[in-house]
Amino acid sequence: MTDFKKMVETLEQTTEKDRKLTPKQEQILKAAVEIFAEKGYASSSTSEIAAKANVAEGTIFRHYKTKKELLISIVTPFMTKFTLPFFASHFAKEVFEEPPEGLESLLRTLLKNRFEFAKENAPLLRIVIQEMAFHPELQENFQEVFLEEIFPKFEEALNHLKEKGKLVEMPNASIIRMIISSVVGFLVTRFIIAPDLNWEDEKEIDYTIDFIMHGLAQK
Amino acid sequence: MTDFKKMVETLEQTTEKDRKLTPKQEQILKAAVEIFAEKGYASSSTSEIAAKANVAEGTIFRHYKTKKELLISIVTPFMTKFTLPFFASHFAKEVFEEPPEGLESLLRTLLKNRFEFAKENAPLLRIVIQEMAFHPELQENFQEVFLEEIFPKFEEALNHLKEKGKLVEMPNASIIRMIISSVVGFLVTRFIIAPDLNWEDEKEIDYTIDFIMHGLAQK
DNA sequence: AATTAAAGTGAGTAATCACTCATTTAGGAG
DNA sequence: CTCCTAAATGAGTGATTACTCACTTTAATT
Repeated sequence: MTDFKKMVETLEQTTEKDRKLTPKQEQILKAAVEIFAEKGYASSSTSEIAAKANVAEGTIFRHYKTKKELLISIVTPFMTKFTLPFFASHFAKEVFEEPPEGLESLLRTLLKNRFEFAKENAPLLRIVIQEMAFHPELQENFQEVFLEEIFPKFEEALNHLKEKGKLVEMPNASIIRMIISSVVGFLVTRFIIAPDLNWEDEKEIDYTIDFIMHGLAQK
Repeated sequence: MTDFKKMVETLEQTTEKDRKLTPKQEQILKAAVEIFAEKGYASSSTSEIAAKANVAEGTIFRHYKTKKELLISIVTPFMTKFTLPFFASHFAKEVFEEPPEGLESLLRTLLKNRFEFAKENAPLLRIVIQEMAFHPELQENFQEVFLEEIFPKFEEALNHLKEKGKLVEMPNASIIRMIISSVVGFLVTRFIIAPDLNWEDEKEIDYTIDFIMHGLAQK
């Protein structure tokens, strides 16, 4: 039971310069997200999207020149929003101001944060993961966001923690890989592989953070 | 630079009861693996596969009734082979016979093992990960293998380690999720997301194992 | 009410798709 | 060589595809 209305609103807000979307355009986005998530981009037909959106097929191509442009205008705002916490200037504040257990509070904030976001946008998460491999445009967008924002911010925090002797001796890239593997592994298992299990989310989040913290603690 | 010849041999060995493949059939499998991995199943055409295999399109359908049957006959032997270590009766031997650091040696064996296998079969790994989401047949096969073999074997080993007081108090399912997230996160990063980086494989394997071990150690 | 531009329509199109089948080729047994 | 069967072929087929375009509807402004 996903709240597609919320997701579409999310997309709207991010369309550059708050350009208004017509009602039909909203219907198209909603339908496209559902169908792309379920069958994958390549196996989704514009005719099916139009039918589900209660719209003529031509209407889709009024607003999006190609099917791929429709995909991109769905995925890239989501990717940007998903990485938004890293853009926030106060991102690594906890680490610097609260040295004793800075990494833990950082991780907790981040994970709870992104967990809620993934929960509200599970189909979009699915689309990103499924389609990333096939669309160079998406890969470029991801690389940009990751290499220029996420990685440097992460590294800054890690270096600070290392100076304090709080962290294992391990290359930053490896540490970041461990953290992201654990977090993404959780989100993917939770929302894509086994969303129907009876998850105790609070506990699983705690376990995940404990695992990461002990895995990275100075010995 | 992937050794497709080796991969095709792997597939051959696993086709039930070592039924012989004709040379053309080998060419078809090789071409299909390459193209499926690159463009994804849905965007791959049988005509393109036939062309790359230097074979008439009809020849494909002599051997495989449908395009999907071709996919399945490529993927399922790989999945079976990938999980083979868990079938081996001596799998968890280290844990029981060598209690002090049983988990570590188990992990090391397993990871090095699967690392080499993934290295030799990177395109197949790619296909599995990419297509799993869209094909219920593959999901069923995976569930079967995972729930009936991997998970129980894992659990048996974990319970034993818990009795010895070597492990955190955490549900087995969560522990297994952490381990698999870390291992798969590594393999996917190494062979799919960033295969062209200058990887120091031995070191990364050690880091990964250290991370898991400390993350799961009794506090 | 008249005007106008944007939004919406749906029949039409060329390309491509997975798959079929009548026919030909290849290769081993006698 | 003669059979014979399995392997291989490739032109053909109907269905589906993303996308176009001449046209109609809508809605805001004068």
